[in-house]
Amino acid sequence: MKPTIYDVAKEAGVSIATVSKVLNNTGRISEKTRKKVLEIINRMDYHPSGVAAALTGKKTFTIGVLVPDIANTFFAEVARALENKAREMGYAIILCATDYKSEREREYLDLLLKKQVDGVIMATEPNDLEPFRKLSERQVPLLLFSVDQLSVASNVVTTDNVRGGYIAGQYLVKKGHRRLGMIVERKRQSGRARLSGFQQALAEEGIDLEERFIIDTRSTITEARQAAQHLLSLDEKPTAVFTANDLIAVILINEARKAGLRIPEDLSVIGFDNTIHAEIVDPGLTTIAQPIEELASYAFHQLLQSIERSTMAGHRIMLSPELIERASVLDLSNTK
Amino acid sequence: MKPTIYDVAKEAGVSIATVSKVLNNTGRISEKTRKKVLEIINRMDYHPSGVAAALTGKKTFTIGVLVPDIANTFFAEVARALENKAREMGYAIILCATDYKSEREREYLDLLLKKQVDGVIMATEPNDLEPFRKLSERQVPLLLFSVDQLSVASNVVTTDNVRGGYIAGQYLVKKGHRRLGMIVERKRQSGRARLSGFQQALAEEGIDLEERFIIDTRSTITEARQAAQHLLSLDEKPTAVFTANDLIAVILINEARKAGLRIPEDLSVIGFDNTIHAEIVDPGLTTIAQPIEELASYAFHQLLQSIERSTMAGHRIMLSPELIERASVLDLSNTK
DNA sequence: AGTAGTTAGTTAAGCGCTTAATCTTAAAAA
DNA sequence: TTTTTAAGATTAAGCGCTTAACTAACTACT
Repeated sequence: MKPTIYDVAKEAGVSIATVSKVLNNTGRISEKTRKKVLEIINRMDYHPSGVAAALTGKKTFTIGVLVPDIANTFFAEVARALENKAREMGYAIILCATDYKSEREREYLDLLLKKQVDGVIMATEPNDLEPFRKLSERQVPLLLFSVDQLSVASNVVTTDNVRGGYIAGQYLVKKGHRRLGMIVERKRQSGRARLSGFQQALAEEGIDLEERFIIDTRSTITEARQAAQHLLSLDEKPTAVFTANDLIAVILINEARKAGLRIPEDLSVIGFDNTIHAEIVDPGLTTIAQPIEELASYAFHQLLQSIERSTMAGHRIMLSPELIERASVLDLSNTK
Repeated sequence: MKPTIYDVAKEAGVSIATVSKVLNNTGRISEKTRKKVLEIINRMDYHPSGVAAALTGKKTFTIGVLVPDIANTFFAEVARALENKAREMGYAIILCATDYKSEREREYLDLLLKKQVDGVIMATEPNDLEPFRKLSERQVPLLLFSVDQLSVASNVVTTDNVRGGYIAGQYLVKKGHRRLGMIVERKRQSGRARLSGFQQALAEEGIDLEERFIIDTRSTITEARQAAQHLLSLDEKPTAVFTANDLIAVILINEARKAGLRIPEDLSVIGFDNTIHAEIVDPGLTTIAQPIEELASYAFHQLLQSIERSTMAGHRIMLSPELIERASVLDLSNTK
């Protein structure tokens, strides 16, 4: 049978309180007894029960992470970064994939409530606000990661999508492009923000983003392919296209190549996210990188603060994305 | 404050035992009291504490999943399938990414021990066997997923890699290819198995896989690129190449195209895993699909059995992979 | 020597549940 | 009517820890 704190205490000839204290470095214990207890713990290979500790200590050192889909490269990387940060801080992560279904969201939130997680990080746009109300009623700190929804009272850590779009726009303009297009996920808040930043950058240079060059899509392979084909079928194509994310960019590149276009000579493409797709596609995809590691760091920090103070500050932290230059955008500026 | 079972009991005018019973559908309770209790639970929005239940009930309904890297598409899909299955069965998953480091493996296993998970699924080849000994000492059921290591006593659920290689070989031969190559991860057991199956299929047709066409690599972008370049630099190239996984296949396709080769006309490629890379690359990658969903199902089933019976059967289940035909392999058979 | 302060450790009360043992009542059997 | 039996509910112990309150033994100081 697994040894308990009683076994250790008996073996060491001290009370369980003493053992507990050396375990947690609380209270005062002489170097001598500490040594002895530690040695016995080691010898018995005793591992304190996190469950029991949670029941008394009121903290489970576990946080719930909700993502829409782990198989999506971007969220996989988010999960990885968060998981990494969590481990560093001594927390474990319960991973929940909502599959974009609010029913799952609800299910999972209930599960997390039951498991008594210390906090929740949501990397998915909430459909149904009701479950979140419960969270806040229960004082479970919530942090929105990479999504921004003001209606849910919580801390927010996200990429500055407007800025991301702006950077992309500015870059393309600097490279001499004047006839621009965008494939965008208008359904998502982040998509609209990217579009708006993009337009803003163009507007500053007096360039108009024509409505017919703004193609709305969703982030599935088939829909993206359709969107790409649609864009390529226009008789007067843009010279450069900004896409909602890397996946779409890669699909656009493939479709363009099939249509006989060379990248970037005949069509420049710039993506978003800097996922592995950007790295392996040929030519390498110039893209806007979300600072995932940093986002994860801030997210954790904010969440832990909320947990400790048991109050949600309601801060919103927006980190700036960064341009990663590869080879998918042609420089027209000297040709001009 | 969060309501406890006491609050519910008091409100309903019954004992906490009664509440516990309606919660768990154990013992006998009259329809009337059940109704009443349920109604109160609902009204108070009471959620039983999983922590307390775990302390008494001896089960946490949580299992640990170790993967080397979630950002790797294949493992992301594994994680997703497992997570999905877990949810269906009322379990939560603690996700652990070892990053291929045995130190992390150890760290996580300790964490999982402390968190008292009911079982562990490992989707990573263990380096250091010591931590696993601890698990089995502690009677924590372990299941190896998609890796096969006999030295660790546990159940195993994996893809039949030998068969996968065999299927790939058979297919290429059927398509008329005679000069074959393989880019393989020899360091990994699965890689060696795939190679051996591949060779077996060729041998049956009297075809020899030349040693110089067997390129050893590891699954990182740079190494894969080098391997691809190496293969392409051989003066007499194979007509078809089987790669250790889809990532490598995609990289090979890109490198080949850069070298002026058309796919599949000048070089046929067949991958392994059927990840998203296979789907989005152009031309679509013919590949060997691991039956991830099914693997996850079996894995869970086996693990739950072990948990219930608190004994590890030591079964090994090997599911056959399946060929997914896309467009990256040229049919030479009628040209011949 | 007497009192206060420190230090090291102990006692005991929970935390929120599950469950075996027990009790109560009313219906069925004798 | 008395005895069984079964159904429905309660009591209470205990899961493995944390922590506030307390005690005992020193040390330091007037």
